Amino acid sequence: MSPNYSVAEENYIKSIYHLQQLSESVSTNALADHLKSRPASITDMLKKLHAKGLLNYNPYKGFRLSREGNKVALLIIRRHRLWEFFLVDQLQFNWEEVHEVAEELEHIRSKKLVDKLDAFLGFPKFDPHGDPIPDNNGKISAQQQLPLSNLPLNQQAVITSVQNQASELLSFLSSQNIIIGTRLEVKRRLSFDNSIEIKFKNKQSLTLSEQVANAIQVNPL
Amino acid sequence: MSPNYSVAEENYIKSIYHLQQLSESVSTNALADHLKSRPASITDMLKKLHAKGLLNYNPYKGFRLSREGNKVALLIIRRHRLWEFFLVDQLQFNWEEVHEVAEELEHIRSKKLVDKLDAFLGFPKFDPHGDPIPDNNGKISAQQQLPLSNLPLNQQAVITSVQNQASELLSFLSSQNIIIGTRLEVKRRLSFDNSIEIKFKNKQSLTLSEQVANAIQVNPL
DNA sequence: ACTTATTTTTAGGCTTGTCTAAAAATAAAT
DNA sequence: ATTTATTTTTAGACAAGCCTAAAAATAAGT
Repeated sequence: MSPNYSVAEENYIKSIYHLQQLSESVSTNALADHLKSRPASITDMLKKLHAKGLLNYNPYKGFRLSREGNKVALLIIRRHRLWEFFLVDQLQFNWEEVHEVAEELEHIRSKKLVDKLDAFLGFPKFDPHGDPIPDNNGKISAQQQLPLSNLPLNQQAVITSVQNQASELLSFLSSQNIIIGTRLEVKRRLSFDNSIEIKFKNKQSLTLSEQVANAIQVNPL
Repeated sequence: MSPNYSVAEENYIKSIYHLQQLSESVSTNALADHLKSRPASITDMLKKLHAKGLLNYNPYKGFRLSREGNKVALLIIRRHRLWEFFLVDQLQFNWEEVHEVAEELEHIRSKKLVDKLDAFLGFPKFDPHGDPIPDNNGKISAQQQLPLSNLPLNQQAVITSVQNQASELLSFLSSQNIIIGTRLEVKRRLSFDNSIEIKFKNKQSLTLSEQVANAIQVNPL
């Protein structure tokens, strides 16, 4: 049984995970910045996480998560992203608003809760920001996501997210039934302004500007 | 703006609320028992809650929540019961399992989250245990709930909960479509065994034993 | 009423997670 | 290569929330 970690520990683990995506090794100062705390506090916690085997840590030389640390991080991220999906998809939150609340919900560790939530939501693969949701083993699906503007012609795809958070765009898109889960394909690409013509499963079609097509992330089927 | 309280403070407030339903004034020992902690710890926290105006407290004489303390308690209980409803109604948890998880979810204070959850669930008035859910002002609806066994003949009512948690009973009931929200009325009461004959809106009818009718809580319409 | 038992509070200590200030290690600069 | 600047760690302190042990207040028993 993997032990339970405190909320503070989980936040450190998650931050380290994100920072180590950007560089080989994470520094004390970078983590202090990210967590809005002081370097001395970071060192304290690093020692604890290292003692618990979650961290590869050489004093003064930087650190990364161990294999176990990574596993823990991915389960936290799984919870975070599933809750974000829930908030947007079921509770009608806007994309900008969900992060803060998901930061709290992610610390509820009940595996049963998370797996049932996952099933309830239909096993979503991407959160509303388009970031992939790890499965219950912490694996991230290899499946790629790309902007609608790059989708090959006549390739069926499903909308996984919209990057741009401007509520004007959001309400426009939802008025056209362009929401997470919508299936469509690109029928034409107009070279003079890079606008695209899309077609829904129900045969309806619509033209979108390059900017809008860039903001919409899709998942080829 | 009412301040935010720590998880520990919220748990104290909630426990005091429940204990003061049972007796005029709450004692240090009773609360220590309820929270599975020691009397000395209780006294410490009582001083804090009293300083924050949440408690009417006379040292050595017992305590109760102040008006403000009561308001806070009811909002915590609202969150707890809404999440319980969500877990059972949406995520298919069994009634026995939900309490523990709801104990964690109840501490997420976002008002927006709670009110949206409430709307999403259809503004339920009772949680799966049959306890009333306070509204967003902390008011508990006066509406009465009673066991199906006591429902007057030909009185329309809606099922709000099932008290008995035996899973055999639960699966029997759900196989007969007797779930939270089901509408029915009692057509006949058989005096020799106190069994009752119920009728659904769709005219189907069914006979239930006294024990089963006792376990089903309903809300007259 | 006065002793005994119970309850509650105080006193002091421990852990977690934070902080500031100072010391030590590493990196940069002349 | 040696001084200077930066980064990281150590040392010591503090708040929240818990604990045990002892003291004080209240309640019960004769």
